[in-house]
Amino acid sequence: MQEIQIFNTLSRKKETFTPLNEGFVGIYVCGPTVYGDPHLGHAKSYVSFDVVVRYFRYLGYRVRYVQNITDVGHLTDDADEGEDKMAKQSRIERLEPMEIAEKYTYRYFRDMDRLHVLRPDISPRATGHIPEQIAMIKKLIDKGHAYEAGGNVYFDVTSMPDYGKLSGRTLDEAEAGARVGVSSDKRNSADFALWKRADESHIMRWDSPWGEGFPGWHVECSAMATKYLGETIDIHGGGLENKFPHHECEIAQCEGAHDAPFVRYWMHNNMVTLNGQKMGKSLGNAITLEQFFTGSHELLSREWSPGVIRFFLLQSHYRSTTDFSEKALESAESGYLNMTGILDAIQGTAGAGSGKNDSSGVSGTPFDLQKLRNGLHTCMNDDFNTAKAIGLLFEQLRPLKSVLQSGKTPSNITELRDFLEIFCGDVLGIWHPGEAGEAGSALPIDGVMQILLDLRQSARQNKDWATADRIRDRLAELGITIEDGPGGSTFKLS
RNA sequence: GGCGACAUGGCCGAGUGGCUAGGCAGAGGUCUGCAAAACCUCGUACGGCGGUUCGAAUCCGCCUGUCGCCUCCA
Repeated sequence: MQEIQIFNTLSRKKETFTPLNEGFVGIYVCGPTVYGDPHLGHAKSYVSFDVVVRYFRYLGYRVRYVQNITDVGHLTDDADEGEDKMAKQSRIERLEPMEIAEKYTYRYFRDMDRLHVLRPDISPRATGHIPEQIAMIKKLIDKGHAYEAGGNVYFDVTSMPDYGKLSGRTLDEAEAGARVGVSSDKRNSADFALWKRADESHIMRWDSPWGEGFPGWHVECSAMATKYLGETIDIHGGGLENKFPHHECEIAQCEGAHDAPFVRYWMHNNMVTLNGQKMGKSLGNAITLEQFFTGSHELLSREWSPGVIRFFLLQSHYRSTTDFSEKALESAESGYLNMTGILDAIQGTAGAGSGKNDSSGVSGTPFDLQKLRNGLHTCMNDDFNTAKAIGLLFEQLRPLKSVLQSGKTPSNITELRDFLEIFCGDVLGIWHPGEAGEAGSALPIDGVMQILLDLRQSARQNKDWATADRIRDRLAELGITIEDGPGGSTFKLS
């Protein structure tokens, strides 16, 4: 088994990963609040953890990947003020709150599917786990970590001596830095809500020992992570901006309730920025994935495919910020097409059958697959360095292009193809051979094109350039590009 | 103000003290009826000032700048 180094945000250093249970990895990642379309920032987070999960599976671990869907209306502003986000959106769209949740859950999965993000094993909904959350709150009250005040329940942060260990904050600082005055119900300004009393206007409400209300934001993750992964889990992931207060509060709740360490390895992905500013829903500068895929945003000059977006994100490390610009996307696209071009060429050569090209001369020189494989493992084992891995793929695979073009075939091309199918397909998720052809499979386009290419070839042999160029130009008008190469002509759909 | 990151060649972006990251763009070349595409070759960069060291982009200190969190947020 490979030794994986993970940067643990709790200890702020890389640590060797050892699972709680041999051969098994339990991972929890904070999922979206479903009141709007997912944007590029969501993609960075979920693509990053997608690769983490895929790599663990590749190494032979059994992984249980849990990612919540937050469908409870949390407040838009301060913990005690502002409007319920779900209710607000439902008013805007004139839909039931649960219609909003269903709609955006559906759209979230649709966009993640397009990005080839594998679905979590469990996607628990917060509203489906109200009893679990109430049970946890009760336990915290019983153990003296929480108190009820006027239908609200708050976590008493002074009951946890190490509160703040993840974010590096102390209670003194939290109190001194508190911007909002102490809420009348709270004993301490740093205390956070576990349960909120619902006033008359609040639509999403549940019965509880403390009256009708709704759960606090942080407790859903604690309750659901515990239910599906146990009191101590291997990995907890999420966006950096959730380190405080969300993850800090999760730790307090779980460790307060269970007296056991909550998370062994905390992983936080960095932000996507736009002109140096964080891309975020509340900042109003987020470009949704749908907008990328359709090109319908004022900052976008055209559409960008999911494959390009994924490749673009994986070209930087998950702990680095990814600065978005169309120029950066454009170079990612060129690189992506270049990479898939190499992979397709390998696939094409290997798929053509080992015997076919033998007469033209198999070089016989095998590709150094071991070197590539080991190199990629080294990259990935070092805190999932996908950027370095992609660099290595370019470096090692590029010389193969000229070899293949010269008609030679490394003796182990089939093994190489098989490995790349697994590594670039199953692990990185950036190559899906065969997928592109599905759309036009109803028509025998390849056969029709071959007829045209043959006709054009005869024209060229007769030096009838007018006819040859006419075929090429007319096809170009239809979005079909003809490219003449030494081994004949090929076509591409644009 | 507190806590925490980051500053790399035209752009994006890795980087474990000494050995070319990589990609994009650009330049030259090969091929080609033309075009396009392919392929080959080419860039010695690490915010500033000190320090440690035989040697620092990489370690330490200071400075400058940018960003994140401290309120919902991937």
